[in-house]
Amino acid sequence: MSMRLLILGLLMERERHPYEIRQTIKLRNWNECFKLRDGSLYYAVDQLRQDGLIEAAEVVAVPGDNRPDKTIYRITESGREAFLLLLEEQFKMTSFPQHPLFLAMPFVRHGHTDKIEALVLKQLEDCEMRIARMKAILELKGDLIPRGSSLMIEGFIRFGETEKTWLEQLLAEARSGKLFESHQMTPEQIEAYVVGLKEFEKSYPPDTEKNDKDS
Amino acid sequence: MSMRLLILGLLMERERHPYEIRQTIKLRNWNECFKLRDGSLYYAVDQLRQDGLIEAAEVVAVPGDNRPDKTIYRITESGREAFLLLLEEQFKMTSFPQHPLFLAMPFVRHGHTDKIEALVLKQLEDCEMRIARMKAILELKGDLIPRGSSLMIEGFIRFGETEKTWLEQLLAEARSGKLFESHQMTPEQIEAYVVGLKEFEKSYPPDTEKNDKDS
DNA sequence: TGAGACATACTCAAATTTGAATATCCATTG
DNA sequence: CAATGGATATTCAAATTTGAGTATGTCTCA
Repeated sequence: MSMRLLILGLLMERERHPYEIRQTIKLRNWNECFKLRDGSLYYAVDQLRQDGLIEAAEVVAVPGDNRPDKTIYRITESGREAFLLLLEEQFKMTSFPQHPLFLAMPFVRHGHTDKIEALVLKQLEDCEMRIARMKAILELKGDLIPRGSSLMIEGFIRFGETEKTWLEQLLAEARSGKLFESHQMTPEQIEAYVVGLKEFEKSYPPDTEKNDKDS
Repeated sequence: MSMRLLILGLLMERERHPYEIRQTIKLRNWNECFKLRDGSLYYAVDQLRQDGLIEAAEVVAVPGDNRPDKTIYRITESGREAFLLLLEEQFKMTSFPQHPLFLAMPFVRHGHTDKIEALVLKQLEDCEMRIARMKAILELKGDLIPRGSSLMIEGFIRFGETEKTWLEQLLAEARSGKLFESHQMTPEQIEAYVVGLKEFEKSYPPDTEKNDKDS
């Protein structure tokens, strides 16, 4: 999965040991743009080594230090090839918009109105924080990092701002109560709807199914 | 995880058997807004049953049909409580913008320019398709479905449009070559950057870590 | 000076997801 | 009429992720 690309990508720059990869990810604030756990990192490193895509370049043991030895890895020639493939795979992934609240929306009408309203407000505040933080990061290092990286941050900010306006609308409708109106379709409506759907599927065929390898 | 919320949410409406849940998800086009696999569905149903949040209401065997019996499930009282909790959990999830290309951006400079350009173009086309499709869906049933559901689709479209403009910029910079410019920081820049980061962390503290339970 | 927090550097079992496979029935089409 | 493809309805092993735990060193603040 994507952890592999990340590791290989960092090893394209230079040799590193796993914990250093972890640190680099944090230092560059990537952990705020895609989620990554330690466990997956070490697991993926192990897989990559088994697959011969990376190899131990050196094992460093600090004398008088009982902590585990650090194994420094370098990318191999087949690793470089795999990297290019993974990069393309990543570009091929279907990327429809995802937001955890999407999943909640169809059921929100079953929830407690006050609670939901408060939670949406919280989301909105968090969202504003994230935007401010990323704008500061962009300001700080936008010109120093590769263009791809700054484009990533710009994308993050743009999506964040879209999220913000959406959450504002959500909040407004939670407050007005519109969000919680319950709502029953008449059998005729259901009928019309099903017929309409059939027509619709013809003119807007769904995505070609087997799209997203990898996550 | 979120599959649980989805199942409980649908069983809040009425009893269903697993495959019917799957069908409903497709019929309502939810599968285009969040990714879900059959395997996870059956697994989650099993967990929910073990946890006593749902129970078998009826087992239907079609006579003269050797296909597996359908077990129809209903939500239990503790299931309803769990549903409300899960709904709130979902609202508490931190939801930073995610896009598969974010992960690729920092490494895009190592890729083949022509290949990347073609893939970005493909992404853009897919994105436009998705938007058109969702607009058609909204048109078709926007007024017939609960407000939460149509807000979800509206959100999907808005995010899609943001994605579109971002991809357009990406494409332009891939074509101009700006995206691939390589780029070395001077040691002084690195120094300044690290110092700047420290300052920055003080004024914009990162998210409170233990944020997203559940996925 | 000692207690607690934070950083280093992982490890591992358990939970979950994935992808493919299974098996049957029904409809179409050459 | 046989083959092909799709819908029904699930199962399962293997891959992966998660979350918590481990163990040591270092800094800091009272």
